[in-house]
Amino acid sequence: MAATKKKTTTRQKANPKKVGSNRAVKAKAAKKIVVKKKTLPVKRSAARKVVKRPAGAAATKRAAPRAKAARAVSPVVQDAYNPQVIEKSWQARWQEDKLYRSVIDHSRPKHYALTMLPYPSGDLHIGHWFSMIPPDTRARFKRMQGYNVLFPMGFDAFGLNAENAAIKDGIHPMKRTFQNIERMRRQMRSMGTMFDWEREAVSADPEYYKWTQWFFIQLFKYGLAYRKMSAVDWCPKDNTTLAREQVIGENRVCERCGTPVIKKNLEQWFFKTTRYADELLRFDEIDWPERVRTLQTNWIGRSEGASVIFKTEAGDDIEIFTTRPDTLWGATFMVFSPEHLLVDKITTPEQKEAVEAYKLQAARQSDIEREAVDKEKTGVFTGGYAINPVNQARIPIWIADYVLMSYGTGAIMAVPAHDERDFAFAKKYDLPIVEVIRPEGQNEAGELQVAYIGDGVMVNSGPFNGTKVNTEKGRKNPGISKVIDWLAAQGIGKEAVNYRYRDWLISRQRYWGAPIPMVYCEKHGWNPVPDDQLPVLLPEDVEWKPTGESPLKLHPTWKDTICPVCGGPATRETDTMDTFMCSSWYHLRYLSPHDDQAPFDENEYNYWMPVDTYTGGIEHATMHLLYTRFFHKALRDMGITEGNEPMMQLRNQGMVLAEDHSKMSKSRGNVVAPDVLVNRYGADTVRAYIMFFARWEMGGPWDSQGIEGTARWIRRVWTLFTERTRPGAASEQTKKNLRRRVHQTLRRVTRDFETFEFNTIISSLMELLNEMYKAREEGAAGSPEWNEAAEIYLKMLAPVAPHIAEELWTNRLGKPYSIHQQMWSKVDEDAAREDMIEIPVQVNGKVRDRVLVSAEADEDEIRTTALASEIVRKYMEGRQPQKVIVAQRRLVSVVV
RNA sequence: GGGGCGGUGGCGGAAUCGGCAGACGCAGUUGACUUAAAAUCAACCGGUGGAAACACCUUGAGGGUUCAAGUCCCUCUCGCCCCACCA
Repeated sequence: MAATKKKTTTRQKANPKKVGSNRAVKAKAAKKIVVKKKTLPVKRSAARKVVKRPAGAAATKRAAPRAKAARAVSPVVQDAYNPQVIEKSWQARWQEDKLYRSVIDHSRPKHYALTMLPYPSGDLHIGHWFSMIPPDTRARFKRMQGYNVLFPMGFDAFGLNAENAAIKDGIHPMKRTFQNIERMRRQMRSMGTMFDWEREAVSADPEYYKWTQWFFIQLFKYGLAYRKMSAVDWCPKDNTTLAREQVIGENRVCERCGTPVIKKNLEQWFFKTTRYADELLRFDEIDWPERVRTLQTNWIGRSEGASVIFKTEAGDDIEIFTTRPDTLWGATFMVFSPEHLLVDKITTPEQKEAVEAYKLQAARQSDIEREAVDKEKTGVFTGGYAINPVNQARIPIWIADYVLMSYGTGAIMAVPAHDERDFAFAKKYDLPIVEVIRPEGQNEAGELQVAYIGDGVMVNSGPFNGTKVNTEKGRKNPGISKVIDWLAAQGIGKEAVNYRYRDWLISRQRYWGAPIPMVYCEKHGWNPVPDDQLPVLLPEDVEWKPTGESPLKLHPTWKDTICPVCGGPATRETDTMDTFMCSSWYHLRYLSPHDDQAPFDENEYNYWMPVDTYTGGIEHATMHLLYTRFFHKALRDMGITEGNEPMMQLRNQGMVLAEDHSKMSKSRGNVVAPDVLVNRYGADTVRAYIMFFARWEMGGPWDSQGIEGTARWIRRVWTLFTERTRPGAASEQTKKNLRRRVHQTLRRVTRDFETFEFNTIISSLMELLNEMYKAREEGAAGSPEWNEAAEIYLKMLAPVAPHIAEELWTNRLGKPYSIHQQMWSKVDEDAAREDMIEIPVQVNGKVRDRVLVSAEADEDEIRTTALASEIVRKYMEGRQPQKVIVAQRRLVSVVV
């Protein structure tokens, strides 16, 4: 009884081909594990015996233990569940066998499952697991359904964090980033995902960013990349732009010298995303969450109206956009944004001092401060006047910070009678208010107390007096429509659509990004770096000085180059690209990450694209998810990609919160470290708990105690499949019930995988396990029904807990390796059908009894049975039923 | 100010087509096993009343539709998220 018995948990590698690599050697070492047997309780000991590997499993065989490995593992009860051993060994085996390699296979339907790639911050946290594991289980499920699945992973490796850290401690961002990536890769491998690492792409790798640069050049050649002036934060003492992070405190001072930061117009590179604004508003081809569609729609912020040209007294055009051209006759003044280009020209000498002071003050405020709703409006008169083109009225021009340079044209016509903001401004500065829309039926208006926004009839509006207008925008409003036609006929305005959406600012005055591959020559202006000179490599010999300047600018020689047109001296662009540029096309790089002839291989594209399922956080709704759609559409128009959308289905996971419902963050010290959990429980348990503890699409607070339940379940799975029980003589009913539960569960689990409802997959599997324990108690073990149940159970478990499922399938049940190459079982609907159903019976809306009827019973039969119930009759108190409703064989409702 | 999501036991959550509310788990209580603990196993576990049978109440609040509402409609309320002087 107490005899020590040795065994290995897995096989020895039969094929020595790959033994040369470090990984293979390490994996082999991990495989040689001896498990000792200790005294066992009498009852169970008889049952425990290792199931021998069938002769047919050629790739594996039992191996003699080695002394070293025997010492490495403390003696444990034989066959106790030991995830640390089986997980490492199966991971090594799968890797050696290239089990998760995805190659084009036209005989199978493809499924491209993509999950947002992480930034290599250092350590994998529980949020990464939450975003990666459920999609991994689903990708595995799809694969078992017969799809050829591509499920790649990579790193969004450029970015500010590594550079800021470098300024602090001098460690080169490249070194830090690639070290972090190596660590995260190791951590990711412990998760047991089916990532195809041969397709890994790292955006900071020159073989990757060569193509990011190439795409920039294509966009430039196609006219979608351009330079323009843009207001950025600027430190006047250090003469440098500052990143948002470098501007600190409410006073907005430079983090280094404490000087107040101002806005300054600088030339920057932009992408013309706005050209696609209308198309980006269409979602009819894609299955994306309503929430994301709404966020994108609001972000793009389309509004219809008119563009009208006012004139300064000196004759300069002032273009404005308005959604209310019907109120043009009520424009009594104009307001410019303080940054408007005409401000200096129109300002009179008497007003110059006040205007300059106001501009300085406005420049120091953040957008957020400037846009605060309840802030009282301020402004300054410029001394200049404009001519209203509809009635030639001479109206004063003010500047005020409530007019934003970044929206519309940076200048508005102010109609105080019909706009709340203009009204407040006019009241404060005693400017005239002229009513031009009057509620219908009202003859004489007194002094307006508030701006009037509703329906009405145009008054004081020259040729349009008496025209009815409502509150509809654009052409849908007949009044506005007429005015627009008239403006166009007069040549002073036209119909116009304006967007909140702005062109994408690409330039970053930073080192750790893909250099913008452009060259400036005095004679020939801006030209792209020729293709054969790509990539424009980041120089490694740079210094980390806390100057706020990009090391690329400070590098003595890097920026010196020759003009691609004339061969004369020229200068490189020293700005790098926004990292969202890198992530706009990473799904394409996965197709052929090492291709040095093209950004992606055409055959791979034709087979795998578009992405079938995209998963990630909703925080990217108006950034990455919009950029990547723009990018795809632009490439489509250039003939590089096909189809209108890159990602057909999108699903967003929620956020994992700390146990006290607060956000997890390093500074709070409440981050859950998955490595510790994996060491303690094994990856399979952590995977299952990740799926179980909250609704995936909602997220929720972490509960460190809750994982015990999932751990218990996994151990019970292990016990059920490793304990040998005498075949019993279960009744036909027991066996039939077992089959029914198995197929009902299979139906449910299949559906839940399809619909991303991962938590109920686990609860269904827990329930079925409980049923199987009961059935075994009743003697079902060893029957064909039992064997079918075991097989289907492990297959359903396989996507969730791939290691234990493989161990039990291959090594314990002796079924053909690998469970991950098995086909998903089909639901036997006949088996899943109930033969007797219990139907609750309500009397006057309250459930009073439950009656048992045959599943084939028709309505009459159910009704008769229900009314025959003693209890039901008692509650009817002798009255005749007014109405008896038999609802879908699910319930009987008696009304008396 | 606008838009969105949500509120179900002590906790996470289930109820997928308007049809038995509280599946599955955590925590808790009791018992078995143990020198003991852990692990495991068995039972209980929304509230009120009751010895019990059982009755009544219960899905943020109020109202409505319906034989029947967590689910549909209206009003309100609380929490979270996004946008926000958008001309």
